[in-house]
Amino acid sequence: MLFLHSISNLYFQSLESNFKKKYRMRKVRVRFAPSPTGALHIGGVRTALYNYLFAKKHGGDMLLRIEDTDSARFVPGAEDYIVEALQWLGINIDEGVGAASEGAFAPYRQSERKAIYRKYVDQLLEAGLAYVAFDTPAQLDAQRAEIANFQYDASTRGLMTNSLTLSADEVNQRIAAGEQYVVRIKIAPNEEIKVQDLIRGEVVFNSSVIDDKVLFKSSDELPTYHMANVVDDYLMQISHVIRGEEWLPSAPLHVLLYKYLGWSEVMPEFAHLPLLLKPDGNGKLSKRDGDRLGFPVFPLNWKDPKTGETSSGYREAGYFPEAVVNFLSLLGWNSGTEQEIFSMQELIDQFSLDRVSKSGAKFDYEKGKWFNHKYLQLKSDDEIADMFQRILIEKDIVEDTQKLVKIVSLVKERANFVNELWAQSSFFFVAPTEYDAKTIQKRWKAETPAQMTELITLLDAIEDFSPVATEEIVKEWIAAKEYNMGGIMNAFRLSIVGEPKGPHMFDIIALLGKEETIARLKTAIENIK
RNA sequence: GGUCCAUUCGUCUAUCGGUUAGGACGCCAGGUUUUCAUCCUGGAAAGAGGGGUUCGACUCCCCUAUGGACUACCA
Repeated sequence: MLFLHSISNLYFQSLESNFKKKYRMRKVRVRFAPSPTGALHIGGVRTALYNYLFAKKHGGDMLLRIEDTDSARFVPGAEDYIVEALQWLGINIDEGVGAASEGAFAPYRQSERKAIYRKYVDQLLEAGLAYVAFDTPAQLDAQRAEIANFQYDASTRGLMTNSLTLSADEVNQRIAAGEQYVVRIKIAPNEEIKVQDLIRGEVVFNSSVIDDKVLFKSSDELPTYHMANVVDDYLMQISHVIRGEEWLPSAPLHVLLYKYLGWSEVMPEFAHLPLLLKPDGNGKLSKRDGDRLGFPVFPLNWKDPKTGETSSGYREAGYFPEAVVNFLSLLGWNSGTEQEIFSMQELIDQFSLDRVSKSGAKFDYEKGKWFNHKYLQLKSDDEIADMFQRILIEKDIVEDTQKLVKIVSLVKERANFVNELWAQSSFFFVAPTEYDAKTIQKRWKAETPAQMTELITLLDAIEDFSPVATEEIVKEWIAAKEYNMGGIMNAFRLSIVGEPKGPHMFDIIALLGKEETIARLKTAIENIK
């Protein structure tokens, strides 16, 4: 506790110059605000992770808010998917959708906050900082076609159909008649807008390059993202907005909105995260890249309710959530040490926005596999045996738990995933039905059957079938007969396993037992050649 | 096209003016092993280009190049 306290003090001190005294003690409150338009992309997962790490590092709150202001793009099931994915990854929500108790600022779905926004839209309208526009999509398209680089702004709004060009009466009439309209922000041209970014420093924009963005649409009585986002962040007392770099171009609009709404003093701090890029070439990582290169880009499997299309997820691909978190945490952030393996708590302790890199990170799937391998080795044999058990049940294989734990201990280091364990250990459960042709050619000589027959007699006489005992006896026999060690052992392995792979031979036969070992040797002698 | 952001090994990155430019993944070689894998050891591998500033630039500034994001009544 004391430790945490001193950390957060340190953090606040570093920003002291940017804060007024009262402002300095503001509690850290961050939000992850996805739109429920489908499965949560892995880049979004990383954004959620960084928000979470930052919040927990500073003893703050992590909120989940659903930005469903686009009724047309709503996809059923997406919200549940997001909640389930975060839960699986261990990204705990303190407040909002999916939290144990929703929280003081409910509701947390923007569609349910409809009534709230209108007030602020009106405030802007009354202050002359926004206006009503009636231009239809077709008219806008026509303008875009006619005027190169058309932008709805100070230079063009006088040409359009809006409350700036129409009389107040006519505007009221049109609205009363049920004509659809939007409310646009009225941006004053040629002003400098400075965005302070915690990762990139100060970024300056000229207001002339920002268009009069739609803030509100009468069609569904809902604000657009920009408006809803700013209003909600304000009302929910968000202290830091940590989001993807794709939002950087609209950050000045948000800064302006805080200003127009009179909230500059409590505007959150911004941090725009670098993008997750596709592994080959450039560009944002997309679902298509996953399909094309054969790796998941979603945390969980997802079936699109509209298209019926399914996408694979990390969970179902056999990843441990800890491995995914660890892997993702290092795509755009590093601790400054040479540590690679981090528990969630270690990430929380060490995370810092000023160690987030500025440039995009290409998604390296191979490294992801390595992380899972590491975590697999870190798990206890009992735990893995339990997971492996489920795979065996599907194959109708029943195995003694003690024996299974032993098998796991022998093969787990050779696997990246629990689901690879079967390929590494199937011979423990099922006798080989065929034998690797290359190995036969190389290791199964004319004299081999006779030697294997001798081996059967030898093993049959052994009382103690432990690895130590069998190894000693078999090696003595090989030495006494002056057989070639490699020749015997490889033929032995071929007979028992069917392939030139697997752990120590004597460990294998100890688990198989004398009877099964001898049976397999007999089968091999009969069938090979 | 416009605006903004970015640029160190193939990839993720360290370096916050002075280092033999470090680590990890992957790759290659060697070792361990009765096999395969693991593991261990070693190796190849980087400051986009050009100007400045400075005693000294990967590091600071400018230009160029390249890449990316954004540019909807989507988020």
